[in-house]
Amino acid sequence: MINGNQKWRANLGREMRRGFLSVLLLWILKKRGEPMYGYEIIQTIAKTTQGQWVPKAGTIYPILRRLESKGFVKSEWSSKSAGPSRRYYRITPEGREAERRILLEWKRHMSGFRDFLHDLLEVD
Amino acid sequence: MINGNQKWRANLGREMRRGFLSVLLLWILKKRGEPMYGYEIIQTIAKTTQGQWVPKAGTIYPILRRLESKGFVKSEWSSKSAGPSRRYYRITPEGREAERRILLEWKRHMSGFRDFLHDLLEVD
DNA sequence: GGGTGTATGTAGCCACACTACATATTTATA
DNA sequence: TATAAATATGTAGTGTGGCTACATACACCC
Repeated sequence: MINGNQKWRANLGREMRRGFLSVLLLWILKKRGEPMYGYEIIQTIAKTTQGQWVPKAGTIYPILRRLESKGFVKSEWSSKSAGPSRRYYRITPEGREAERRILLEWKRHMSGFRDFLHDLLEVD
Repeated sequence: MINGNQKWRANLGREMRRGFLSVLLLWILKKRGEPMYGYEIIQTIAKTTQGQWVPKAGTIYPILRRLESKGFVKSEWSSKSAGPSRRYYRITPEGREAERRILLEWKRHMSGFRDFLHDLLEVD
């Protein structure tokens, strides 16, 4: 039972990141303003959360592919720099529009649960 | 393609609510302080969001069952009131603890993305 | 040659929000 | 007294996406 709870907790944490992560990637690309490659995004999240959250490669790359298949990002190979070649992703106008709409929808749905959202924001 | 985007957008909205909804139910039960039944929870969410979000029965009841199977809520039938009998759910100490830990984990993972979270909070 | 860091990728699993439908009871209305 | 509407709960099946586990390849250092 204790084991079960821990398993569920871990899963719930995962579930809470679902959807959020895709939108967060769009948001990160939008904010950065210039193309980023997958590994760079992983490092960015790791650094931003001070190592609290280090997404796995197997999590990030599929998301980027999905975003691209929807036309929300576009990628380009680049081997200018040293090391393995990188695939740079940049957000498209459709991606910006999608991100905006998704956040709006989420806000609409969550409007009224300000206390709950505050619990999610407040520093411990 | 346009159709595809709209479909995806709808799904992403759904995905963003994933996990959140389960935790939100725990939060609602915690805040209310007394047992609530499924239909009441649906109405509460509808009212709180001013009709912007009216969860379907098929969404809420399975969640409550899952929460109960994990020991986070406990239910009791009651036919005291008029109308069809109701199943009242109340949060357990394990449920409170789980909710607390999940929110903490989420905050840890999201720490550093304050700007993003602010975008999620700000009034339009 | 072996180890580490950089960089990308895929097959398969699992959980959960949602659709679509079914059922039963009570109350209001014609 | 039918019958429609509101109340109340439920379940089978679908789609999706985060994640695990693994594989590949290049550059550099020892």
